[in-house]
Amino acid sequence: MADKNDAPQNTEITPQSKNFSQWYLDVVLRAELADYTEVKGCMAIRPYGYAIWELITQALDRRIKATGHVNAYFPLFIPSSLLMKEKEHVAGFAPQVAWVTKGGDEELAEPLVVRPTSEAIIGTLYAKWIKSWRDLPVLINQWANVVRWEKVTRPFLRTTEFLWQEGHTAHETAEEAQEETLKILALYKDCLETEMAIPVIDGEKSESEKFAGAARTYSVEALMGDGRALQAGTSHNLGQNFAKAFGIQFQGRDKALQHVWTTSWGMTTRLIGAAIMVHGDDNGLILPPRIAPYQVVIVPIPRGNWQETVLPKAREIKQALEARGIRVTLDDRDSYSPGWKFAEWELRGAPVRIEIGPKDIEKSAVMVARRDTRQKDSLAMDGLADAIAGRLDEIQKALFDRALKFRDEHTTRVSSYDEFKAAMEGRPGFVIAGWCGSADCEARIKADTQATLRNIPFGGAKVTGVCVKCGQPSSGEAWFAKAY
RNA sequence: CGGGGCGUAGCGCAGCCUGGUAGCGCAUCUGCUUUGGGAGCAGAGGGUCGUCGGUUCGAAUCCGACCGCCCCGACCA
Repeated sequence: MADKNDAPQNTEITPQSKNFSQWYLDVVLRAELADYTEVKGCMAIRPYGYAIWELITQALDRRIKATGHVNAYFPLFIPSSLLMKEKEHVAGFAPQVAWVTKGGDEELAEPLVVRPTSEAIIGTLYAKWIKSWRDLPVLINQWANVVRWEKVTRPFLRTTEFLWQEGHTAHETAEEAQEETLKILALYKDCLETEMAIPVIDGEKSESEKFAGAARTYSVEALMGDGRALQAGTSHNLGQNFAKAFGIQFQGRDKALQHVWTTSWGMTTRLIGAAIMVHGDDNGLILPPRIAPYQVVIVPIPRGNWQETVLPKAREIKQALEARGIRVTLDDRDSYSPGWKFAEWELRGAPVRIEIGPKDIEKSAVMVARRDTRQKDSLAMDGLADAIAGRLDEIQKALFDRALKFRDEHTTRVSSYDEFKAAMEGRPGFVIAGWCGSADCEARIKADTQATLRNIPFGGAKVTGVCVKCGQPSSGEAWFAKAY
């Protein structure tokens, strides 16, 4: 492989080091992932961005179904009285709901809210559907849009309307519900790491960060390229809170009438933002092959009568790669120069680019460039599909390894509050510290450093230490970071 | 919601101070020549200057209000 990288830098995109937020927006808009609309916080997801979402949803949906869940659909509107039934739930979501108060010209007798999440409406139906322990478990997932009225919005990361899946399950016992909650969290972790090449920390949320109405909330947390953390997925054990609020009862094996135990869990279009910020560089997007709409882009080099010589060969390669199950596009537009296409497809994050011109055809080879390293080398036409497939796997792995290395290099374990503050002021990232479990210490840390408690990882050290803030004994370690 | 910045062609900007024919680059369209890292020449199209109001003979320009977007902070997936 060529070891010099003299490809020029893209000049249309703000460098990450200059302004990471602007870099992110430049990439989203210029790579045509999304666009702003007339309504604040409501973005249009453009075909290229939506293709990424479709690949993510397919990977996730496959896993959700493989664990015995089925898909269904519930309404967009929820009577306001239903949302009110769970006290903590409504308190948590009230500031964020959009209201519908009129139908045509007529004032509605009871205002409707646009779902910010569907626990209320689904809980109401589960109360109708569940009578006996034989009806359990109920394992339903929904793919839907939801609306949360946000003050500050950013494409993909925080939008007023967003797309997600929300799983809602009901179980006979507390143990089963807990098992389900953790099973889904593991499923999320696998999906993020395997499909999106994003390493995540899985763990439990603190009391103050948990979902409104949940008994326990778990999350998977990822570290973005600017050193800030992003919650990539959450799984909630709702205990019997919603079952009691919505009257979801069943008659048990012991003949006694009792409340079910429920869970809910979700991942959103925010994942696209995560992929951008974990993998991208100053030349634009870098897509992990498994979620890349086009894993390979073929750029023919127009020379002489290239339409008769180069183009047929390029089409042949495209077919061979497709037959091998690779998503590939042939950029045969005559109105753009090869150099322009190179820059364009790097900006759009295509993992592999194949260049083919007269010189390659003479040698019965092609030039192959990979997006992550921007290195080019010549590969023989013979056995190309297998070689490309292998290279895509390499890239998928290299992206994960690079992200993991970055996270490790930006994670600091501290033993004193001064160290904590110093770590937060310096290079941002995760800070691991002992924590006593009090919301007060958590709040003070946030006030002092802007860092929030991301979660208490399962894999964390269980050693008995002391709280980094108050010095009281701590039973384990928590991960903190400035977060999106 | 607080602090700061910006709204002029699809995008990036100049013009505003000192009121008087709305400009530049990129992109787009046509034609020809090109094409191995964002091609060249020639021609063309495209803007109620964010919105509303005020001052004025006359407002992109001066004044006021509002709206939107971005950045930095408090709440959230």
